[in-house]
Amino acid sequence: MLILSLVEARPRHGYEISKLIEQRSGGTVRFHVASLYPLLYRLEKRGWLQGRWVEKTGQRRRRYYRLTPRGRRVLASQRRGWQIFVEAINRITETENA
Amino acid sequence: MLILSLVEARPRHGYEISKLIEQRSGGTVRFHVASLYPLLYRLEKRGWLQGRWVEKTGQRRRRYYRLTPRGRRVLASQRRGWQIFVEAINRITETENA
DNA sequence: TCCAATATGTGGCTATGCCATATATAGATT
DNA sequence: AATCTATATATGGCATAGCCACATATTGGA
Repeated sequence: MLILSLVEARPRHGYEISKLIEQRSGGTVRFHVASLYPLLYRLEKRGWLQGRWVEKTGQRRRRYYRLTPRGRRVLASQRRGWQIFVEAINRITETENA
Repeated sequence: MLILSLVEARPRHGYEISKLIEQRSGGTVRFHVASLYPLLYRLEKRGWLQGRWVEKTGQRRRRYYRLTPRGRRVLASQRRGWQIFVEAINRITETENA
């Protein structure tokens, strides 16, 4: 859901995604490279992301991932699922004044 | 955090905990026995829970777990961590109107 | 007699994140 | 010239931990 959300508005490359996750979470959530890249491959294999190599002079090659229509539907579903999950966890873990 | 929360107010046994998680989450969150019991042992080993066998006639023996002072502190910390985590995830996954 | 609910328990599989390490380029520092 | 940092992608192997399937035992209802 994190990755799909970040490439929702525009294509991004792996390194950019990992930096965004770290920045926006205030360092709370970190995605290590050894998790990130294999995950990107899985998402692409599932047809949720579409990757494209972009080469520019004076820059290392980057692989930009964009959200596929299928990925967009999955993301919407994941957002709903996340909401339901958080509410469920909160109901379970609420302090009981017993 | 789920388990520690559920034994916060009073001691409960494993089966009761698993049923409570399923009920309170509306079936969203399920803890299978093969996850639950090993987890209870881990929590007891860490000193967060204290288990006690209770035998009553006309009932199968049950192991009731209560929260230790150490477990209480851990639970408070986990609740804070969960809040911070959810906020971080929400910040990352917010829809961008770009 | 059979079935469902209650209650605890485990071997093995699988998914997945992380450690450590690797490769490669560019710019800044020493 | 050499070193360090940031950028950027990549992978082998390890550890954690949940789940499938199965097992054991008791009580009560159909």
